[in-house]
Amino acid sequence: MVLYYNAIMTEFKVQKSPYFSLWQTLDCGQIFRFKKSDLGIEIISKNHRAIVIETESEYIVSATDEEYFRHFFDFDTDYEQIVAGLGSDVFLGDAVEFGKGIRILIQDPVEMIFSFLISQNNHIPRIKAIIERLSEALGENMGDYFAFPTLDALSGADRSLYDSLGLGYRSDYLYTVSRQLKDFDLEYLQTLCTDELRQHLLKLKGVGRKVADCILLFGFRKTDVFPVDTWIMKVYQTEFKGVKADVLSAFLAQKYGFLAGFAQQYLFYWKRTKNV
DNA sequence: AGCCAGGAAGAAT
DNA sequence: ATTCTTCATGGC
Repeated sequence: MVLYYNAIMTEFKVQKSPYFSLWQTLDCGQIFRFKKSDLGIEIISKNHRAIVIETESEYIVSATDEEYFRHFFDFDTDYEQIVAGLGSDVFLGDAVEFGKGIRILIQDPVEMIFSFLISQNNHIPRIKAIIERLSEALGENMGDYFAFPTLDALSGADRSLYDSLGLGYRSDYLYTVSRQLKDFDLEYLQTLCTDELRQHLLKLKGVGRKVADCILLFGFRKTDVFPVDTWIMKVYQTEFKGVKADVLSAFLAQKYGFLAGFAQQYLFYWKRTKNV
């Protein structure tokens, strides 16, 4: 018999502010492993889990790894300054004000690569379900939850495992990338600039401009990218009629510089929430 | 029944 | 180098 123990959780509190809304942060498309439960809001990242309880004035965070989640929530970045920097933009205006509680989380590169491979041409609820199945199949059993699989576990699984997850044609992408990544030096990749790193990511099967930019932004903290997906295309379809997604992405990244990733999140959240 | 989804690969031009 | 077609799955 195998005995599991529940990981020890330490607790810390975070004051609410106009520049940190947990729900906006979770619901703007950058993370898939979160859910409401009777315990609170459960968030799983890599092999860690946090349970957040919201009160009137603060968030109470119970985490398996306090340092990990303090970093994860990006408390060192001044979002008031980011909001101020983008709020004067005529086009973004309302979206920034609407979503100014959004933060861009610090997440794991490998988890982002596989998560956004799964995301392509897929529905968000299905993406979340598939990631859970992948974690249950290959991730470490942490007692109350399953860690996201390590690269070793991912590259050790055979094709039939991936075929059993309901990935459709993406099964080959995940299987192939799990092998390709064994030749990637993540430490080295961390040192590259955005354009150089994107060139490496584009070698991965199933990774095109949009998925690469999501990996760059959410996994490598490259905020000078502007992922253009179907929602962003809808936003700009009148202003840039006929312009292709990759061209629009390059233009918007150039326009907003290191605020591009934030601008994209405000717009995505605004469009997907209000759908105007 | 047909359309669509946080797109990208491979073929055709 | 650019456009067109196809891709597996499941919810609606």
